[in-house]
Amino acid sequence: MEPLKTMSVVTDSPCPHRHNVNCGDCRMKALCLPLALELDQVEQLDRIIQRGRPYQREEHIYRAGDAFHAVYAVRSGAIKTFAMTDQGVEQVTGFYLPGEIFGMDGIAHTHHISSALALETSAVCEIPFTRLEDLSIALPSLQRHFFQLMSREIINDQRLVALIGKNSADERLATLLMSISTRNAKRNLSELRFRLPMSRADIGNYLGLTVETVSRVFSRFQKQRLLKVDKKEIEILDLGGLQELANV
Amino acid sequence: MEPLKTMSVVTDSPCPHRHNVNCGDCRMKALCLPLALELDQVEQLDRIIQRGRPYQREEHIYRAGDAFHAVYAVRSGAIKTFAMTDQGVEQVTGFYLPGEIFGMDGIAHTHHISSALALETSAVCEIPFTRLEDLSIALPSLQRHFFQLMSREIINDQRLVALIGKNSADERLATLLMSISTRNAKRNLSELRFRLPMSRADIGNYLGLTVETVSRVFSRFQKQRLLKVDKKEIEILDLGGLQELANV
DNA sequence: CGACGCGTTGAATGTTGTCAAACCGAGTGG
DNA sequence: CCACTCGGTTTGACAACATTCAACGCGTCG
Repeated sequence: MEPLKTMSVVTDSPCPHRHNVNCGDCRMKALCLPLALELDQVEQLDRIIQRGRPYQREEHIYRAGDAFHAVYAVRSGAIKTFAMTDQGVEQVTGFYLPGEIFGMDGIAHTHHISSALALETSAVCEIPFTRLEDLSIALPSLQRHFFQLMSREIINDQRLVALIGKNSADERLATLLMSISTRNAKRNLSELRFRLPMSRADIGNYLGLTVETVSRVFSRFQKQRLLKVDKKEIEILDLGGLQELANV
Repeated sequence: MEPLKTMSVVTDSPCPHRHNVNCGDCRMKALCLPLALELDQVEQLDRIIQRGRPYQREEHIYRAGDAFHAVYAVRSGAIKTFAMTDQGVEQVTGFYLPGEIFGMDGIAHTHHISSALALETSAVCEIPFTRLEDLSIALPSLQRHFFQLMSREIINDQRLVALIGKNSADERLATLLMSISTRNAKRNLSELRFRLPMSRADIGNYLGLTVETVSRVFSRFQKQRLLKVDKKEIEILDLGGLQELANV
């Protein structure tokens, strides 16, 4: 009876984007901010978090120039963040999957210097930053965890610099695919079959390549039987081969 | 008499690398961690900071694999941070000048994943991280300031990604030179004449270019009368021209 | 149906990397 | 004092990978 009840709770979950989920129930709690917290502390965190209706594809979470007042956690869907260089060229700075935090680059200023938009229908938790700061003083483990999250963001960016600065187009794309694959695995999704939420242009922009090159590399990977590609649907046929190309 | 005394205090400063300087007297206090703090708070910060003898050229401040226990502030000299990719290739992740904080990528883990070494004789303030965390709880403005510092590091890395991913060798080097120039200006040093503390190889590594390309671009800039280059001594002849090439 | 966005493919071009050689200054030792 | 080496830098010739420009295919939506 008990297991049945649990089952039903899991299976009749009506929609992955529903907004009446608190941190304690969220399927991403093991990856996200609550990770470092005790049960009662999660409740305190939960009280400051704001959850609105889901964002539709192409909808902005924030835009460069908006006043900064929160960081965000992805609950479902996928988010891309990007900045404009002074010459008006877009630079994609990241892709964020459920359980991941974005918007930390806004902390340094009073206004956002980059933008964030939903690549598909996405639910997002808004974490008002001044309240997070206050709570971090009450909960040292939250402070520590947030320092670590920001540090991890720095490490990720540095790895991206190395990837773009030192690796070929093949290696760059293989690394991105491996990244998405392993991040999917952590979310109990298939690491071998998934749908890319972003366009070829976004991928190229992120990796410092042109759309044409991205397209060619996908074709090459297919010829080499590393992948099966159908538009945005990806099937990894040779995980080892891809891993060998990627910078782990 | 009063001005004379002040003069003498400034001029007989025996050595820029001396280690018996507290934050309140440090010439970098307006750029560094104390920036956000009141006078008595600076004293509290000062008490947790450790200052050893200066590091010599090529000496490591920490190595990848060392236990992480502190972040660092440059007091004098210049520091380069770098990581090894799994293939054993060095990746330079940053150059740090007086008043700047480095080592924040270590916060995410118990051990450093990158290394830091002195490019020239350098004095460094060591800030034990657990004590900084404790103090951040007592001094909310310190917590805020440190969050902002980390955010700024993220922004810098993202800008580097954009630079390497989207710009030519000329633009990359021009941007680095402009960065050093403006950072020098903030330290009341000449923005038009300075000595690069790092080798051509370091520059190339950092910018995702080969040594040969870096060298060629320096030559090209000289032919175009943008720079006068004598080994590591740089004189900017056409600041506007350089700025135009750089991504501001 | 035609227009449009997105992705793919081809051919030509070019910037940067690779390989090789030479230079230069500093330091060393005969 | 000079010859020597050594690391860092510069320069040249060539090749390669990615970009650019162009065309085309495909699906969607008006």
